[in-house]
Amino acid sequence: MKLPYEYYQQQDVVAIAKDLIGKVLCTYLDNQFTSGIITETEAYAGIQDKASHAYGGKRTKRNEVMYHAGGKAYVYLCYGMHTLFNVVTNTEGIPHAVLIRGIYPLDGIPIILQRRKAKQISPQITLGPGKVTQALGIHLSHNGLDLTQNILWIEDRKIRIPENAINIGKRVGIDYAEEDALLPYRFYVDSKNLSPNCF
DNA sequence: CGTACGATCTGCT
DNA sequence: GCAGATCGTACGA
Repeated sequence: MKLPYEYYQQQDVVAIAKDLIGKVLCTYLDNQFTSGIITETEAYAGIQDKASHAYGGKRTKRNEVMYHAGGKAYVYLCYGMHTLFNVVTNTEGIPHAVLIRGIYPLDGIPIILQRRKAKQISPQITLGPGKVTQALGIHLSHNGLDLTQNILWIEDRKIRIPENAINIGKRVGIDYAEEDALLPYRFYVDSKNLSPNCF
């Protein structure tokens, strides 16, 4: 049910990014359980990927956890105000990661609404990497957290996403990455497939 | 020590 | 559709 280390430590980060679509991201924080179906991911392929924080082997206090063995959370701040959540993959020393860009709310919807300061549920409310972390209560302090424990984890609930519902595209907001900005490393379920009774 | 800058979201037009 | 918000991090002095 809960994804094990072996899952995260697979070699092909792009394959993991695609496979994570339809898995369930869960948090148990402040005595509250919330979860959502992952609907959008992006792969960041280590030192040769110009869009990656680890490009060229860059290793700092911030991105240190990317170099750890797969199965941990890499949480960092973007644009000074948005917390972004990544899953660290591959083995120790290889800084691969998958950015979770969107989920579909599943458990603890009242809490998600409260955290997002929203009145009504809609797919939009957790679509966007900054919104995902806000909805699930993920904080910068959760950086480096072990994804096989009971605070922050991903489950396989055998939700089947039809192959033709998964779109592939180039990653968002990384124009500076030159030719790597064109890589088809983004996977997302089209919004027209996100109706409440789709899953 | 000072500064520039982002893997973005929101609200207003 | 676009500007503004807002701050940890990296890097140069």
